[in-house]
Amino acid sequence: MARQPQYALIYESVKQQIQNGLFPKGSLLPSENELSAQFATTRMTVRQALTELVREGYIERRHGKGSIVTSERQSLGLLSFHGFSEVVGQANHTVQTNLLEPPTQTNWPTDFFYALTDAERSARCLTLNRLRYADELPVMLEHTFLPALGIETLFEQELLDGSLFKTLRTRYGIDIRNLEQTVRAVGADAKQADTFDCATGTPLLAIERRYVTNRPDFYIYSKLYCYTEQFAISNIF
Amino acid sequence: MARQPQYALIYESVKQQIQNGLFPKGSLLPSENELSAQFATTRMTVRQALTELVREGYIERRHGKGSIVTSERQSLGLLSFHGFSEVVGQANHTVQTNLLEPPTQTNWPTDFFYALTDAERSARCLTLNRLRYADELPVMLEHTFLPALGIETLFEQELLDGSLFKTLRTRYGIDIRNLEQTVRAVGADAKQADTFDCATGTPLLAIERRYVTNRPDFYIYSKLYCYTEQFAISNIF
DNA sequence: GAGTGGTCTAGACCACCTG
DNA sequence: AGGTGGTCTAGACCACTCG
Repeated sequence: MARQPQYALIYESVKQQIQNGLFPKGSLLPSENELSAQFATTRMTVRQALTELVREGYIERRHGKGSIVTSERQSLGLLSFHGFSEVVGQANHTVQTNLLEPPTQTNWPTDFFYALTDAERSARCLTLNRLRYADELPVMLEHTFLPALGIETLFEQELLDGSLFKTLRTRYGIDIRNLEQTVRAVGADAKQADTFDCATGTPLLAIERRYVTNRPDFYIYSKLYCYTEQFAISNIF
Repeated sequence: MARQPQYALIYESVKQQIQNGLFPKGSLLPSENELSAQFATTRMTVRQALTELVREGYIERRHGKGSIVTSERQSLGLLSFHGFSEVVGQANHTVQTNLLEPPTQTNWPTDFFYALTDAERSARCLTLNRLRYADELPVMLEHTFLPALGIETLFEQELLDGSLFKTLRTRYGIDIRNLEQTVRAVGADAKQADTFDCATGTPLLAIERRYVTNRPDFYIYSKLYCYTEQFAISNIF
């Protein structure tokens, strides 16, 4: 289900090669013409993939020169992050995600952060509460909400590779197309302070997201709290 | 200087029409074929402009249907924002920017947040300290740093429309291509608390940015502090 | 001068949505 | 069935960089 377009394959392929160190930071990618030949396609298609890599901060393009690898960022969910120690260097961090509780089907919170459509409101709400770690330190609390519309069986099997988005794409053909988000700074409440092992009132990054998918009127909602004392969030996407 | 490519003109034109209410929220944009005809160009060029509008959160595209206007966002520098009251509605806010002090030429701060190249470090540093208001409330403190490389006369005249980026484009042909940023939550220090009229330690959004320009090795740096009690930041770009 | 990315053209076929 | 956006082709000319 959900055949991937060619530019997405090129994007994934080049991204992998960057992350695996085949194209280290500072090096040049093959030229657009070379990539077109390699993937047996045209420059426009290759450019679609490269444009996405620029947007995500992996490469920088130089007119007349080439595409320069600028970072081998790591991803934390759909966020990338880095430690403060490595403003220059590129340490490798371990990333881990734990489920705080089994995924459940509940009703929508009454004071939900986004205005829902009637269809969404009348459906049940699948929720996923996860805690993400960087270098064994808890850094991100993620509450995800999905309307139980056409994905009722989502939690009957394990998530593929622990990834919600990969599961949605593979099993239901749902692709993430875009996201809208709102960002604020808030003080940690007692429970969050306990989770991150910090004082109550410690500043946290609070992000509310709505993911737009290829399925009309099907959105995914997420509320994130990030503890940014040790790790900052990069290029929010 | 710095002729604008056609897709940028289309982007600006459509954006203006959205912001002026010609295409209200929820309405459909003219189809890609119509826009191609209007601007006497091809669909690919129109799509380049529309893709940017999607990325900035103005429109959403629906396969087989059209491009739907999703918001008429307002901009706060290069950020957009909205108040909490209007999760649904689209109030219009007044936006204003004040210079905190005359622009100056100084040395780079010793503990600068980004690793500078030798060329940058050896140049003087142009700084701009601004405070932005939404509905008369101070919401964003912005410290901008530019290497005095080829733009030594930048501050000898007033900024065009008070906009740094517009001035750079018009007078020096410098265009912003991309940006890298790091986001954290911090507690307000005494001076910031005074600026925003809040308690010391109030959570603030702290953003460090590096703008990539069309001029090789010429970057612009910015450090932002956002008071998000009343206004949140949307779709950070 | 050769190669690169930036922009643009004029088509094509497809999947999707609506009447 | 006709229109829409999604993807892709096979070129083109330009401005830029580098040797």
